Amino acid sequence: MTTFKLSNNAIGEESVLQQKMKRQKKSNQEGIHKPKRKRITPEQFCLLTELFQQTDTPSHDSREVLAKKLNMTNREVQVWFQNRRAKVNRIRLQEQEEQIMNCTSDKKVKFNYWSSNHLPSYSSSSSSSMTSSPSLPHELIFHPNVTPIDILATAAAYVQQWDENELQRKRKQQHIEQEQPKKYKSWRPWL
Amino acid sequence: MTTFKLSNNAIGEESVLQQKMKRQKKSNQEGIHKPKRKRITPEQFCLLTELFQQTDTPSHDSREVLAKKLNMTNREVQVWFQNRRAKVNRIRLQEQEEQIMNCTSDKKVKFNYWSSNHLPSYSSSSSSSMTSSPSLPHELIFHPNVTPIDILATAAAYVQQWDENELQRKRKQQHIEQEQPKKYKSWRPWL
DNA sequence: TTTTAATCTAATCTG
DNA sequence: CAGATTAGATTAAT
Repeated sequence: MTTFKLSNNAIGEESVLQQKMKRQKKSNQEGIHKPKRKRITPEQFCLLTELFQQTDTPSHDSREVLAKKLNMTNREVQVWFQNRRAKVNRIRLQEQEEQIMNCTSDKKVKFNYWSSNHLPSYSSSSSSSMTSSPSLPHELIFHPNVTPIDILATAAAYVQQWDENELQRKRKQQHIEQEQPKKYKSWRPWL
Repeated sequence: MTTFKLSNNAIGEESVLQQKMKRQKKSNQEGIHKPKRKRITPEQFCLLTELFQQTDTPSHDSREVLAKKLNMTNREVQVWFQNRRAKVNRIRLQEQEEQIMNCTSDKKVKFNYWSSNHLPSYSSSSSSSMTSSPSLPHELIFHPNVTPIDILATAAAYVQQWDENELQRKRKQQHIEQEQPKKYKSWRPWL
């Protein structure tokens, strides 16, 4: 906060210290496990989201099954669903407000996470698109029924194709320059 | 921060006010565009990461090409690469520290974002796995050369399969119960 | 549901 | 550009 320099001085150092304590606890201290705030993995997110599509309030048993599958506690799954419902409601309310705001004129196209030009406009949930064509769609007509499966499949197809193109390009280059060092190559590229 | 209640009182309110101001500016005020802190989209992340695999310090021209493709400014791409390099170095140093810490005994298996049981153990970058088999691999042998393409493709395949299974299960159920309300169905499922 | 606070990261600053 | 820092946004947990 730029407005309160005092707090920056007083608290900034404190928080830095705390961070360092956290790091050290994480790495070396005895088994006082306090790994506060676990973050869910993409896999967990994937399945949780899928279930959320079907029901925003899964039964205790449903949660139990998923929890076991994802190596989470039932409670964690429950909390995740609570937070997700809250988020959905929050965003929905916000959008309603915005719609009221610019209902008269000002029909701006809303920004959309997937609105750029690398996703297809198909809307059915499963199959297709991975096995069909090696050519990439480049125009997206946004459709609210596009599911995470579509998103993931398309992203995978795109990146895969992109990767192959790059590979071919690089093969051609390798005839010219024989070696390149390439730092970080293959070192946790997904981070 | 729990340790400095004073700062919480003094600054917390301030920041809350600021947040509200931001919200309002976003929606209704005149074109004083201050949408600070754009977040990159998954697409952008995908391509940026791909390029990062090849080189962590792309040339100005490389950045320019990618920036145009991703609808970003050259500067934004540059900053992204700077921050990514910093992150990579940060994590690398941290891991080195941890290795030093528990080098003697204590050979704990390190937690790994993708270590759960839904990813295959193949390591080549492109092709395969999407087109080959409808059966899902359930054991992951972590390999540092597994690329984002692998991750994405596998995730897509998994979720897709999972979705189809659920669909079949639901079809069977529908013979029993004819209708279910299902709130949130198809409403921004990817959020 | 609302709030708290931990985490992540876009952006800025310094050398 | 690297490294440190700031501050905006998200979200696990209460």
